[in-house]
Amino acid sequence: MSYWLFKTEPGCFSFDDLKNRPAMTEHWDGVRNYQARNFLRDRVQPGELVLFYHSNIPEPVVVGLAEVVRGGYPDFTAFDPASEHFDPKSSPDAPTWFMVDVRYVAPLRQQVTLERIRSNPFLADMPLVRRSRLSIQPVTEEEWRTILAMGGMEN
DNA sequence: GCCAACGTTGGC
DNA sequence: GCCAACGTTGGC
Repeated sequence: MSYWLFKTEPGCFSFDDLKNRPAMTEHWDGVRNYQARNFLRDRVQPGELVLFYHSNIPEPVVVGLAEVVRGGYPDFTAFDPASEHFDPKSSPDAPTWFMVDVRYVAPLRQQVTLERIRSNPFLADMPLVRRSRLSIQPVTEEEWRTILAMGGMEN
C-alpha cells in the first residue's frame, strides 16, 4: 500500500467539486507528464489514499483526503480531438496516457498549508518541498502520518 | 505578473 | 544523442 499526493488547481477542479459529484468519484484525467503517468499506470492501486492538494493559488494547501477506486487505465480524453487534453500520438491500441478514478473521503479538520509543510523537518524530502512540479507524488507512511497529525486527523 | 525550475521539442 | 530554444508549472 502506498500513499499519494495529487495536485490540482482548484479553479480547474477542486476538492469541493469532487464532493459535489453525484457519486463523489472522478476520473483523474489529463495528466500529461511521463513520470506522473508512470505512477498512474504502474503504481496507484485501488484502496490507496490520496492527499488532495490545491496548487497555484495564493496559499497552496492540502485540503482533504481521497481514495483511489480504480487503478490505471487509458486516459480516453487523449483520444478525443475535442478535448483540451487530446494527444494524437496516443491511441486506444497503444495508449500513451493513463488515469485513475478517485473518491471523496473527508476534508482535513485543519487544512495544511505548504508553508507549514515546508517548515516541518520531517517533510523536507517531499517532492512538494523540493520544488518538484510533479503532479502525482508518492508520500511515505511517515509523511502521511505527519501531515494528517498537522491536519488534526490523528488516530 | 514574475521568473526559476524543469520538461519537451527539434535542428543538427 | 546533444543541447538550445521554447513551453509549462506553480510558488511567491
